[in-house]
Amino acid sequence: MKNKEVVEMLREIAEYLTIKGESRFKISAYEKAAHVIENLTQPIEELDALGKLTQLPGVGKSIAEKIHEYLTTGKSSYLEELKREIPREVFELMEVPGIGPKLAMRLYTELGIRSIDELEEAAKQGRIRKMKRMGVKAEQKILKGIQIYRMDAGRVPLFTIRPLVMEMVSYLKDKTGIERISPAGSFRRWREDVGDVDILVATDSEGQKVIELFASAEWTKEVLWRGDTKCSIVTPTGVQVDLRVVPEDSWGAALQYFTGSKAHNIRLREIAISKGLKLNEYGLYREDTGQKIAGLTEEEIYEALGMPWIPPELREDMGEVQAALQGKLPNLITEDDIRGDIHMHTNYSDGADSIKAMALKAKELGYEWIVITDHAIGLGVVGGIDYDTWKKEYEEAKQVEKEVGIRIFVGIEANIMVDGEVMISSPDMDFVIGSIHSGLDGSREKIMARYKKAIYSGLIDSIGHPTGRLLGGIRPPMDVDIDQLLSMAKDKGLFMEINAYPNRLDLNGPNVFKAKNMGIKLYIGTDSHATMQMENMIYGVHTARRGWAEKKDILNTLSSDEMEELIEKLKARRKAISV
DNA sequence: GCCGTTTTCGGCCCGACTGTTTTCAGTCG
Repeated sequence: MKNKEVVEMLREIAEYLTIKGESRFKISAYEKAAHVIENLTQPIEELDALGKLTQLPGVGKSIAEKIHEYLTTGKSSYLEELKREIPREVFELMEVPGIGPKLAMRLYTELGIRSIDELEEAAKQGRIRKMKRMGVKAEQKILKGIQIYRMDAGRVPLFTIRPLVMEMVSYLKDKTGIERISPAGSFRRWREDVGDVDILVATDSEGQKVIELFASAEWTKEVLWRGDTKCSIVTPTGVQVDLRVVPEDSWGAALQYFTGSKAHNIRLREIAISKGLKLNEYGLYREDTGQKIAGLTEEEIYEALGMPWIPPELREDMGEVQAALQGKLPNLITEDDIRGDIHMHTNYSDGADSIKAMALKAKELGYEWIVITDHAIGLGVVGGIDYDTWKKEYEEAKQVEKEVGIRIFVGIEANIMVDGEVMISSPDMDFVIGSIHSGLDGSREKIMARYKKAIYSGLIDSIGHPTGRLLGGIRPPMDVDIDQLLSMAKDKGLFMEINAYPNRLDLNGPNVFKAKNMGIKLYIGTDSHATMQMENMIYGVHTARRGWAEKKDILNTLSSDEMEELIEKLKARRKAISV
């Protein structure tokens, strides 16, 4: 499946066209086509072979030809030509806030600037102010931009910034009494990583006060920009946070607008136009009279556009607008639906806490049951357990079950070894997660061969953290053919894990979406190694929501009796295999 | 470059800010 490569090619073309100063409509045509193919579940090669590329929305004759050429020759002559025409260094200059395609190209050709260091030097020497339509202020703006660029932490995993942002919101609410304060942007959509964070405040009279509080708080390492309605700061970890003050009667429109995504917003505005309306961040207006018909809440905006409110996690232009218009939005799983946690470790292997501590925490969280899955042998460093130790753990769990009054199932997290062997599994065990913990950098063929052998052995019930990735640039995902993996899981009736450990989130939203659409059942596992980590369930729930998962798709919503029934079936299935 | 149940041409999502300008292009979100 070469969808990803094609998407990258189209995006690259769009980037080069931007620098070339091509019509923005032509550029967005490439971006739109890329977006459509990105969300395609079918291999693009199949469509091409059938000559059906132009049936995709946003793909016409010209783009179809370029895709066809790429699929048959492995490259695009159009892109190659663009690359010859425009130097790669220009992209680096565009990384500086305030420098767009036009200026970057001019700096490259008129001053011969090849890097951000050279740009800084030129600005300091006063060479930039000598260019046409540039002045001293523009030069200083560039120097400021370079400073911001160097401070920028880039996209960071959501969990690294979420606690601080929530603290900001509650602090500002407490100090001002304003109710309508909320994060927006990709943060509110629960994207796994975020760039800048936007916080919105609705107030007609206290804007100055809020901005003062925000700018002078402890979390502010530096104020980048401060005005009447906007203030940008950088946190000690280098994340930019923008506070925006909006009029009270525009709260809903502003929240909708700044939550995005951009593609989702464009979709909504197209619908507004088709109804003779106009949507912007201040409200929804009649095109003819200019009369405002909605804006106070997000709900009334969506309603006026003829659809129910769409949860932020879905706003990625993955078909949610059409689903909403047809009344077919999924009824997304919520935290309240969660009745148990699967995948957790105790001090039997590498966890910090006892079975009892974990059980008590589960009870505090309002759960009916938990599935403990300590590491099995075959995992050197963490001291996995063998069958006899597992048996002991099982006995202890039965004791704790009575003491604490919560159903405790005891499974195992079995290693899928480099040769695909499963270490270890038994029909006695309540739930067997198969996970890869070693040889993560193997080739796609090797990884898939391991998965295949493990899945078809009949010894495992699920796949744990299927790609093995760690967010924040710590570890890339294994080279997994996710479609093939899901097909095998579907074939053998395995469950797929949504690992809720906040730097895993694995499966991620898009892959949950794929699994759900294939009819595969999933579960959320916190992979907790201490009681506190059981609170990470929230990350798993929102990852599931980003994949359109409903209550019925997720095992954690089963009652303890239903879970027990399922587990008996799984044990019987494993027993039948091992005889 | 794509698209069409008023259209095969002329539209295409919207608005703010900035700096260098006599009317707007470039950048950003």
